[in-house]
Amino acid sequence: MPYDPSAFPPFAVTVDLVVLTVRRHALCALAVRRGEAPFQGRWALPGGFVRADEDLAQAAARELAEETGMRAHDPAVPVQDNGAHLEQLATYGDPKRDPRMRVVSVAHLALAPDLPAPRAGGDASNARWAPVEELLEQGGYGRNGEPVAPLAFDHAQILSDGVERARSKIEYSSLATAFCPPEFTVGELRRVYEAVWGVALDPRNFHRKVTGTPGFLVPTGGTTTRQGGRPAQLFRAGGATLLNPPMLRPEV
Amino acid sequence: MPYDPSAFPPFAVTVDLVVLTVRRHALCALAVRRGEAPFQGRWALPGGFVRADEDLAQAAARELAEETGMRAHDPAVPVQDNGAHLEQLATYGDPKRDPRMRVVSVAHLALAPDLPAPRAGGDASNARWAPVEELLEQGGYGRNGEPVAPLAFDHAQILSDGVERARSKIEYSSLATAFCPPEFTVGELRRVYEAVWGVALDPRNFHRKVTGTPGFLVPTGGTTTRQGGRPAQLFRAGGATLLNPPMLRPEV
DNA sequence: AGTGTTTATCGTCAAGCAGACGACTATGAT
DNA sequence: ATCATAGTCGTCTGCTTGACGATAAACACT
Repeated sequence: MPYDPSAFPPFAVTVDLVVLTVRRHALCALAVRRGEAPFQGRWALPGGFVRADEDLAQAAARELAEETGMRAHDPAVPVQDNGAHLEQLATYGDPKRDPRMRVVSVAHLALAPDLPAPRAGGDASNARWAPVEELLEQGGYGRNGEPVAPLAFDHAQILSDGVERARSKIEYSSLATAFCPPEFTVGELRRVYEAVWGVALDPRNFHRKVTGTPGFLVPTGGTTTRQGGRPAQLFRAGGATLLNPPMLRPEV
Repeated sequence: MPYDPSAFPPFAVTVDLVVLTVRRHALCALAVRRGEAPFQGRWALPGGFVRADEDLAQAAARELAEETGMRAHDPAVPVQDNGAHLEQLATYGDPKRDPRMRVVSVAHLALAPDLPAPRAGGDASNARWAPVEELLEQGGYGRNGEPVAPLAFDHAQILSDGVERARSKIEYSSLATAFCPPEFTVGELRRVYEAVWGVALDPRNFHRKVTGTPGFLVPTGGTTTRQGGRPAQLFRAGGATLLNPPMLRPEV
C-alpha cells in the first residue's frame, strides 16, 4: 500500500528546555521573554522548532547553545568540562497546549554550572535565571515586588516535571556534579544538594558519604579557600554515574 | 506576527507501546506482525498515529485498548483492577527512523497482568506475547527453531528502554503489583520481581520486606493454594506508590 | 495413615550504613 | 590574639539487609 499523506494529521514538533543551575544557594531555571503572541511579553522556557533533518537531541543541543552558549555534553563522557548535561525529559502534546496549531513539544532537561548572564538574541532583558519557586508560584510577586505572571503555555508543568526529575536523579546518580565547575569542593557539592532539595545536610555525614563512594569523586590534589574557612580539597567528578547505595534525601 | 505555516516542517506523530507482562516466569512483551511495508511481515511494537484532537496519553490508551482490550488505568487511582498501568516512556525522532517520512514516536510503557491471548484486528497469528530476550536478541532463533528477524524500525531500542524502565521502577515503587491480578500472594509478587530482574530472591527476606513496608500490601483476609503448598494470604495493592527504602536489586 | 514435596511464614544473627553529634584543624577577619 | 567560618576525622546507636535455620499447612504419593 503506498504512503498516503492524508492518513495522518500534521504536527509541529518543538523542543523546550528546562535549564537548571544553582545560583546563590537557589535552584534557578533559564527563562526567556516571549516577543510574539501568544503569551507575548510573558516568561517562557527556551525552545524552538525541530528542523526537518535534525534529531531531537540535536535540536535540544542547538537550542541550548543558542540560548546559553553552552555545548551539550556527550552522555558517554563523564561530566567534567564546561558542557552541560542534557537529557530528554518528557513530551507534551495536549491538543490545546498551543492556541495556534497542534504542537508536540519534546522537553529536555539541562543541568549547568553557574554561568555568566544569559543571552537571548543578544538582549539580556529578554533572558534571565530565576529561582524555580519564583517561576512556579502562580500570581505571586517577584523580587522587586512586581506581579509575576505564570509561565506561558504549559511551561509551568514542564518546569515542575524537570525540577522533580533533577531532584530525584541526584539521589541515585552523580549528576549533581553537573551543577559544579570542573573542579569543586565537597562543600560546594553539598550546597548543590541543599539548593536542589531545599534542605540542610549534615556536612560531616555528607563528606563521609561522597568521599566514601568509590568512583564518585577524584581528588585533583589542589585546595581552595574560595568559600572561606579552612582550605578544602578540590575534586573532579569520577567515572561513576550511578550511586549505590543512593544519597538519601531527608524526609519532610 | 501572524502564524506562518512555512516556518516549521510538518511531522507525523505516533504512539508506540511497550506492553509488558509476566507469563510462565518470563518477562514478555506484546509484538504485532506488520502487514505493510516497510518491514512487512516483521514483528513490531503496537502503535499508531495520534489523531488530530487527541492527547498523547489518550492515543496510547486507545491503542492499548485496540490491541489488548485493556483499559488504561487512571494514574491517580491505585493499581488494583484489570486496568493496566500506562506511562510515557520516551520520544524517538531520528530523521531516518521511518524511511517513508519524518515520524516522531512517543513511546509509552504499559504493565499488565497475565492476559488471555492478544488480538490484533481479530487475527491471533498477527499478535503474540514474546519473551523480551527473544525479541531483543538479534539474528537469533525462536522457540520453534525458526530464525527471528529483529524488530522493525528502532523498536528494539524502544523495547530495551522500556524494559530498563520497568526494571528500575519496580525497585522504588509499588509498580510490580501492576503485573499481578487484583488479589495476589507474596509469592506471586516475588515471582514478578524474579522474572523482571531475572534473578532469584530469598522468599523469607522478600516476605519480610514487602509485608513490613507500610501501605504496600493490604491483606484481603482470603487465602489461596493456587500455587500449591501451604495456603498463602491474599493481598491487594496498598495505596503507597513509593517504596522507601527501595527494594534492592541483587548485584551481578 | 504415613511420607515426601512444595510453598508460606516466623525468627535469629552479623555486617553495613545512616543519622546525630563531639572534636579538632586551618584559613581569613577584627 | 581572638573569633568566625568551613573542612575533616571519629564515635555511637539504631535500622535494614543478607544468609539461613525452623516450623506450618497444603497436596501427591504409597
